[in-house]
Amino acid sequence: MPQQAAGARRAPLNRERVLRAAVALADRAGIDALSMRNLAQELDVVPMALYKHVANKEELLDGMVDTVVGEIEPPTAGADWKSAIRRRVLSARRALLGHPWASRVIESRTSPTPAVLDYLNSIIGTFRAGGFSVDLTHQVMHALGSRMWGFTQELFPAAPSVDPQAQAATFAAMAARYPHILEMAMAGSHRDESIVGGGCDDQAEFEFALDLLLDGFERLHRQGWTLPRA
Amino acid sequence: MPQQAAGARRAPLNRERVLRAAVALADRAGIDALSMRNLAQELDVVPMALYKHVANKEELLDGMVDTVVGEIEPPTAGADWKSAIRRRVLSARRALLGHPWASRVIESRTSPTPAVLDYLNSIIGTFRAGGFSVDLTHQVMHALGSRMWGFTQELFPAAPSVDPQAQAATFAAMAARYPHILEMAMAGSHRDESIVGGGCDDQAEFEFALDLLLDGFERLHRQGWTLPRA
DNA sequence: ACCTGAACACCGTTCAAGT
DNA sequence: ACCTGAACACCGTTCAAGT
Repeated sequence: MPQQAAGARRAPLNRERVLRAAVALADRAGIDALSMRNLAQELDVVPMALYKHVANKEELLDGMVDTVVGEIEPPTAGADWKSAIRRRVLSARRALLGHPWASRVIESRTSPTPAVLDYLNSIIGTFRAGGFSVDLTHQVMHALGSRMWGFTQELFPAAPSVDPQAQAATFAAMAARYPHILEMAMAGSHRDESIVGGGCDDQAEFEFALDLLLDGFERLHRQGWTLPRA
Repeated sequence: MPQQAAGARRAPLNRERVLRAAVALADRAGIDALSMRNLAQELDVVPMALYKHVANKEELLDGMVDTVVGEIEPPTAGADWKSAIRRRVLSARRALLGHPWASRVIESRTSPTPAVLDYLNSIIGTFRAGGFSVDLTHQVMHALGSRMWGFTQELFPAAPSVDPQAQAATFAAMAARYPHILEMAMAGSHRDESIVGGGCDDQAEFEFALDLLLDGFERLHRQGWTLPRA
């Protein structure tokens, strides 16, 4: 019912209001619930009204990404490259943690948006300012990969939500067939949230991998790494 | 037109034929073109016929993942952990390279399939057999992340396909606003395929990051790494 | 046992029209 | 300038029926 009550004027739509509503809807109901039609309903408007402010759904998603990426803290001046990158990446992580859909959507975009390019440009600039060669910067940017956005792929997909009764049977079956997975899952978490993957200390794990990479970068940089057979 | 020509009996459908056709269709036309309806048409059958062999689209995608993951070489016996993992990951990479949709679909699955669990289990087992503690194995599995499947996230989304004329203008605008990106893109490839991202030597870059990680793992393992404040 | 046809409840998006 | 209504060409999936 996009019809408003007679006389109740609603605020006029604009791009920002559309994007904010889209982010809020995706945050609350998940990215799958974000259809142009649902979003329109949320804004008390007919679906086609959105197309005046956003060319199509792709552009809507791009705008949502820019909204989230815009929340990443600007670079800190006067820090060495390593702590500058570390801070920045952890800030990206905080920005994205509030929007569970964001990592997936960032990866699915087919052309980079301005905010994304700004972020990439400034990360690259930080390595260059730290004395990294262009070639090494290129390599480490790829090595960083999506971790640059502060997230790691889920190792195990979300744990299957089975009822507690079936869980025991699943558990036994898994133990027989996937003993290593079980062992790791058992040791990893003493919060017994799920058989696989649940209960990990994500933040610590993220930082483990991030620091492993940063330390590796530092080592190569100090050793004067160059492109093999350049 | 699912109707077959009179008298021309077609091979009866079965799960494997459905999965093979789905993989072929996604390979050829892209994952977006893989709808139950298109797939049915490909198999010269009415859409609902598929549902006898596959519970729903999710299960179809799971089956496709298993098909690709099943192409990964089995573990090599008698190698040290490092070269065993390296071989395996590069084999995964070869398996996935033939199916451009596979990395995205693997990441999007919400519950792990048997072939995926087998692969995870055997990778974990390789670290354990190499003497890694359960905790360190856990950390390094997360650090490996999606690189375990032989792929890295695209750093830059696919280059926007603009006509050559507009390319020059884009180029100049990018140089002004994103100088670091430009510098890196120029140096990275002397094949001038696109402004950002194109022309990278993906295989070399993948191995750079993989070896950086493996070397880091080895160092921590040798140093007797343990969970901080366990 | 396997396949079909029609229908349901959705999508994104175009076009021509309203105010 | 901004919003609407109806329509188009798609989705995945259910149900009841055919052979």
